[in-house]
Formats: sequence, structure tokens, C-alpha cells
Amino acid sequence: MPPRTRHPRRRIDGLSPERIVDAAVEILDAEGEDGLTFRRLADLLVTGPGAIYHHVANKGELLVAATETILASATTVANVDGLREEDAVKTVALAVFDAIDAHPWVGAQLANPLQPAMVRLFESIGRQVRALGVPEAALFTSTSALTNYILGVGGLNAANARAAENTNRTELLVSVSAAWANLDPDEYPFTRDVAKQMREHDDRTQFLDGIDLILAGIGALGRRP
Amino acid sequence: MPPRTRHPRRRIDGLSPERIVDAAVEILDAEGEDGLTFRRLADLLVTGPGAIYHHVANKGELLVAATETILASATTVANVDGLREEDAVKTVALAVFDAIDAHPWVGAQLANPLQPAMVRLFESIGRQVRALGVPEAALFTSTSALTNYILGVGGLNAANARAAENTNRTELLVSVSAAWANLDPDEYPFTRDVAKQMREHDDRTQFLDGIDLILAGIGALGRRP
DNA sequence: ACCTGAACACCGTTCAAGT
DNA sequence: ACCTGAACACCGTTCAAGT
Repeated sequence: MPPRTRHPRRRIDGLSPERIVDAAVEILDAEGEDGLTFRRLADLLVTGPGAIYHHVANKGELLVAATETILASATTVANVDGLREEDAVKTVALAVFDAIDAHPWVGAQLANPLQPAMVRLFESIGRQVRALGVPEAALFTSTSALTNYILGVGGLNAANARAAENTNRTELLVSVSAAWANLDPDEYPFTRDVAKQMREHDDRTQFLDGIDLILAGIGALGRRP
Repeated sequence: MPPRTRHPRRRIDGLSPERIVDAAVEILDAEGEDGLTFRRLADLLVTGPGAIYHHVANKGELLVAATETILASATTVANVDGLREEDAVKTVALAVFDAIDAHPWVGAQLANPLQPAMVRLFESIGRQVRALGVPEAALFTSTSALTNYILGVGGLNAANARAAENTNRTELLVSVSAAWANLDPDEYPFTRDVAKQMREHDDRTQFLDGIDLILAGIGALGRRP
């Protein structure tokens, strides 16, 4: 009998952009950014590396398409009505955070200005910010502040996942916290003091607290126009 | 007579980590992240690629060291006394922003958790945040929010520089603004409306306004503990 | 039209051989 | 001890040759 593989029914018919992107996401999730190569992808799709170029222009486009499949739902979720604007912002932000948490390589893609997901995120947040009654002149700044914060957290998460490829996340937090606690007390008094909070904090709560902080700032601006 | 080169006096004596890192910064500034290879670096230093490994462990360490030379002064500048805490935060943030503006490849390095410059930035900002009288429980969140925002802006600047390798910055802003203005009015009403602000905004002012927003949020938290 | 896989022009890194 | 540069084990991408 034929050996059972993890992908018994691949290639019953031809390649397609969708099939290629799905395989890319599978590799990215399992092996990280460095694991995605056209040779590895061709192996998984039971073909040669050249075949992929008939459906995808290059690696950059493949990464954009892969990011799209992960963030498509997250960046449009705020259209749910009946929420306070602040809660709608938090809902989108958290959806993006959770998507990056489950697929850390997405975090590194957010900085790509060709990434449609970033425009959708900007749009989703911007609408809520406008609905909050923020003055016209402060709309761009307010939306940018929220978007840049989300991008920054995403970038860090992606980098942390890269650094902790073989350990798990809490182990990494413990080791970073330990490193901070051992810093020179004269040069790094603040970071040392805060090392414990770093170890004990919940990433998700912490992320939301940051969003709240920026929303509070936006509220303060709105009140003195 | 011998031909004049751009580096007539290189290699009068041996290699050193400093010389290697300086050459790396020179290449990074002139040709961007992709331009830095060990072969290119060896050419500039009039040696072979293997020689570099006697002074630098690998490419990652080289990038960390290169980032250090650019951010060393920026991340410690806040020790200037006599400033309001808010102004001290803005001074450090702006120093980092200007460093990234002058050396866009630095922006992509900020997410690296092994980057000592990030710890120094966190420390510098954290001290000022503590001096602002922020409650102990909110110190980590407040400092993280500011740091993540700076990291996010840095990541975007790095990506924009990569995307605009052959055009200049204002040209890029114009083309992004045009792309935004042409988005589907039903799907992207907010982004379309804001496209003009995107084109006309001053990056530096915009960045500082975002810092002000987060500082306002921190102030609001402090007032209701 | 779609696929194949060898080939091209690169990488980062190693290491025997030189001085 | 330091340097050299060929060699190794890869990349992304192209393209003649096949179906």
C-alpha cells in the first residue's frame, strides 16, 4: 500500500495562486520566515521551483498574499455595529494582535507599505476615531498613533518569535526579565525595577492597556480643540 | 601615477571591529540593507570575506554593532537636566527619529530584542515617565506605549526607504497620497479624506504630535489613579 | 498553457593554506 | 595571530525543453 503522507491529496489537479499561498502559510507557521523558500514550497506542492512563478510574481508578492489570508477578517471586524467607538477600536486592534500572536511572521509584514491589510487597518481605526468626534485636524495624527503602536507591537512580537524559535514564549519572557534584573543598577535603575512587571505581565492585556492610553490621549485632545 | 580612489588610505594597518563596523555603516547608508554583504564589505576593506570573521561573529552582530554607533548618543541624550519631563521624552524620541531618518536601515533593527539601543531607549523614557509621577502600576504600560510607538514609526520609515530606494521621500509621499485618494470611496472613505493630510504633513511634526498624544494619555491615567 | 528542473548569479559562513 | 580566497551549502529567479 502507498505510504501515508501529511498531504495525501495534493496535486490531484494543477497549481493555483490559492494553493500556493496556503502552502506558504503552512510553511511560515511551522518554520517561520526563514523556512519559506521556493524549493521548500515546491517540495510541499510536489513540483519544481519554477512552476510557482507561473502563479506568483515573486517572493514579496507571496508574502503579501499570505498576510492577506491571515489579516483579511481581522482588519474588517470593526464594522460590527452597536459598539462604543473605543470598544470597536479595541476589537480591531485585538483581532490584529491575536492574528500576529498565532502567526508571528505577519508582524514583520505590517511595515510593508504595499500591504493592503495596513490600509484596511488604518481605515477601520480611522472611521472609529472620526466617530469619536476628534477634530478634523487631529484625525490623521490620532489614527497614525494607534496604527503605529499596533505596528510596533507586531514588529516586536515577530522579532521575539524569531529569537525564541526553539523555546516557548513564557521561557523567553523569563530570560529577558532575568537579563533586565541583572542590568547595572546605576545605568538601568528603571528597567531593573520594572523587570518583574515584564515577567508577570500578560501580553494581551498589556497591549490593550496601551490602546487605552492612546485613546485617553485622543480624548484629551478632543476636549480642548 | 596611481588612480585616486574614494578610500586611498584604507588598510595602512590591520582590520579591527571598529574599522569593519564603520565600513558597514558606510555601505548601509549608501546602498541600504540589501547592499551590505560580506563580499561587498571585504572589497571596501581590501580583503577577503573570511577575514571579517576574525573580528565579528556574524552578520547579526555586525548589524547590532552598526546600530549602536548610530543610536549611542541618541538614546542617552535625555540625561540633559533642567527640562520638563515631557520635553525630555520628546528630546530622546526626536533624537531617535532623526537618527532613523538619516540612516533608515536602523529602523528595521529596533525590533531586535538583542539590540542594546532599545534597552537604553526604554530606560531613558522610563525614567522620565516615572518622574512625571505616573503610578507604579502604570509605569510599564506607559513606557511600553511610547517605546512601541517609536518602534512602529521606525519600522515604517525603514520600509518606506526600502520601497523608495530610487525616488526621494516627498515623491513617495505624493504617490502614496495619490493612491489613497484613488481608493474606492465606499470601502475607504476615511483614508481618501485624509489623503491630503498625508501628502502635506511633515513627518517630524507628525511624529512629535503622536508622542504628545500618548503623553496626554499618560497624564490622564495619572489624574485618576 | 502549464510545468519541469537545470542553470545563473548571487548569499553567509567555513576552513585549509599561507604569512 | 591574522589574513586569504576557494569551497560549501544554500538562496531567488530565469528559461530552454518538455507535455
